[in-house]
Amino acid sequence: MICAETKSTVRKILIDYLEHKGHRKTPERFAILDEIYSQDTHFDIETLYINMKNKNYQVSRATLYNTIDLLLECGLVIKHQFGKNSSLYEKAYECKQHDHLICTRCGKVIEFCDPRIQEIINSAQKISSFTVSHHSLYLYGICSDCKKELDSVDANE
Amino acid sequence: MICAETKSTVRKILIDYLEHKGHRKTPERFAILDEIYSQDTHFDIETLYINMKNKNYQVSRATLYNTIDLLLECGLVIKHQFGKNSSLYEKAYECKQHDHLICTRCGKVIEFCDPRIQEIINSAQKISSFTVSHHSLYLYGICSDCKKELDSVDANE
DNA sequence: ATGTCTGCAAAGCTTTTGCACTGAT
DNA sequence: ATCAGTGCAAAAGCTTTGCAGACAT
Repeated sequence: MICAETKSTVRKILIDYLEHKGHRKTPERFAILDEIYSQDTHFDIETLYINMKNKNYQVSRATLYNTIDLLLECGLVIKHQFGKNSSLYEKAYECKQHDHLICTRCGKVIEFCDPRIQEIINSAQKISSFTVSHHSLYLYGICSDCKKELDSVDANE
Repeated sequence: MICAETKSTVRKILIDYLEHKGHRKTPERFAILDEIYSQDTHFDIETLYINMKNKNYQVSRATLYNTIDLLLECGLVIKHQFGKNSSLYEKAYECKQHDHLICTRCGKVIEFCDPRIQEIINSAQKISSFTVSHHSLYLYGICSDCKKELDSVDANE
C-alpha cells in the first residue's frame, strides 16, 4: 500500500511542522497519519474512526478532527466536499495530481488527470495575486451506468 | 439586478420542468426562484430564509430545501461547498461561466473565468463516458491581504 | 511541574423527516 | 375530491466545544 520511504518522509514533514509550530509530537498524531497514508481512497472521519478502532488503536473523534486540521495545514491531507453531507479527505503527499468526476445520481467518483489545469492556475494566480496552494476540480454529471437506467425509465413513461 | 427577460425565461424553464415531471406549480416555488435570481452573490439557505422572511414572504426551511433540489435538477441553480459547514448556492442561468479562488485563511472568494476549462471537460467526458452537466473549479490559497498579515506575524516571531 | 493534548459527552449547526393541514389540479 | 406540497417541530448527522484528566516537554 505505502512504501517505507513515503511513510518516513511524511512523518518527517509532520515532525518539522509540529516543531516549527511548537506543537507536541503525540503518539495519536503519528498513528492517525499512518492510518491515513494506509488508505488508498477518499475517506471520511467516521470511517477513519471505525478503522482505527478495529485496529485497537482508539482515538476520539475530537482528536481526529483536531489532527486532520493540522495535517491540512501542513499539506499532508486534502479535504473535499463532493456534495454529500460529510467531508471526504485524501492523503496528499506523492499522490499523482488528479481531479474528480462525480455522478450526481449515484455518487460514483472517478479520478482523472489533466496537465492543462496548471496553466489555468498560473493565469489565475497572476490576475488575482493569490498564492494558490492546491485546487479541486469537480466535474458533475451522469455516469454511463446511470444514463442507461435513466433512458429505460424514460422509455417506460 | 435582474432584467425582466431573464426573469420570464427562468420562470418558463421552471414551468416546463415542473410540467414535464408532473409537479405542481406552487406560488412558493416561483417566489423562491424570484428571490434567488435577485441575489447577485453566493447565498446559503439560512440567508435565503431570512431574506424572504424580511420581505414578508414566509416559507419554511423544509420548502426551501425541497425547492432548491428541484432548481438544481433543472439546472437553474448551482450548489457549492467551499469548505465551510453549510452549502452555498448560486443562480445558474445567464451567469457568465466562472470559477472560484478561495482564501483558506480569511474565506474571501474571488471569481475568475478561463475558457481552457472547457477543453479539459471535453477530454474528461470522452475518457470517462460521463455526461458532464456542470463543474466547479476551486483554487485554494492565500490572498494578498492575508499574505501581508502572515509576513508581519513571521517577522515578529 | 507545566501547560498542551486527549477523551468523553454535551452542544451547535445544517439538513432531513414525520405528520397534519392546505391548496393546485 | 385528491393527494402532492407546505409548515412546523422533532430528529438525524456531522462537527465543535468545555472540561477533567493524561502526558510530552
